[in-house]
Amino acid sequence: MPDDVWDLPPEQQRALRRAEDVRYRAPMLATLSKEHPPGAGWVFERKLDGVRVIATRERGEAPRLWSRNEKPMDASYPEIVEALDAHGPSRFVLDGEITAADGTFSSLQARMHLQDPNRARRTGVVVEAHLFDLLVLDDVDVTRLPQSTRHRILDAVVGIEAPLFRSPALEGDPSDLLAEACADGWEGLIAKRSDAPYVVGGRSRDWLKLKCVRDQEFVIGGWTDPSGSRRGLGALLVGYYADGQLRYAGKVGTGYDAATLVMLRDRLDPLTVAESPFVDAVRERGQHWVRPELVCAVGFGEWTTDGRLRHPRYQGLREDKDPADVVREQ
DNA sequence: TTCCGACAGTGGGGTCGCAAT
DNA sequence: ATTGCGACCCCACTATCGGAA
Repeated sequence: MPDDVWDLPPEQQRALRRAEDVRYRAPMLATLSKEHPPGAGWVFERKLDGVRVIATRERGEAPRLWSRNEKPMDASYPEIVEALDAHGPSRFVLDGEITAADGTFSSLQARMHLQDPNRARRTGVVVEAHLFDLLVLDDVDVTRLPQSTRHRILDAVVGIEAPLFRSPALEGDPSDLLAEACADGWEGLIAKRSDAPYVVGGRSRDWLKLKCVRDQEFVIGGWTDPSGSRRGLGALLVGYYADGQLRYAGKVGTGYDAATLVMLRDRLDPLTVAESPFVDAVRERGQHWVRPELVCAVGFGEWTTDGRLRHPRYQGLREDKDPADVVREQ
């Protein structure tokens, strides 16, 4: 380890605390933001599409990996444990994101639940750990240091080589960076205030999530029953036309206020039919079918490999749009 | 007084594991 | 053997309440 890691200005020296242990710590969370932050004093990183990881290591022990909700993940990612064992400091708490090497969440899903390390390796899904923060190093709790200093120390003390990576800081105008990110198919950006401390378990405005959004119109072909305290309907069953056939794109169950749920149900009831309008086999709990005459706008993150919408939310009816014109957009 | 942040509740896709059928 | 369901991972969003501003 470089000698000058702890060569800090006096006010930062005073921010250091003794780290009593290296137990799991709830990760700091980002706040979703519509507006872009000012460029000065902020750094930007790619928003990675994987699983959050808190990596810990007590002196003389093997590194451990923890999920966002304090579940052990060591068995699912033995390559990451080995890499941290070989290239990490003797005692640490690190924050990062585990992704599939191809960057897609669907690849990672093939092994993220596996409890047996050998089986996880045999999936053939190559995984990476992208480290982006440092909470504890040796006997020192560094969470109260400014982020820029934590990043500098992280770079100095962790040997970065595959499968370990550092998310590079991106420079430039936030709007331009985000436009570029979305054009490249990224999920979005995370903006971090350079002088912010690490707030354990906190959702802070010091970290902002800037997401790339997709939206398009879909044809409503049915709905599901509501549950619990909800009234009207649970979710809309939506689709689009391809070669003259209505293809199923999934369920849209959020984005409605209470009045909209009731309004939609009133609009849908007169359209009720017995048979599904979709060419695909659709079996959802509490399903009901309607003539495909209504069109709604849906925001979503991306298409899954199975042709379903990921993270869909309702954005309103589109009265002016002819259902026959609704196709899967590029 | 007004606004914001945290939380509970409802909903999504996908996968695994287990119990009921 | 198949099916249903809950528990995980990733989430979006609304409604509510209490404390900060």
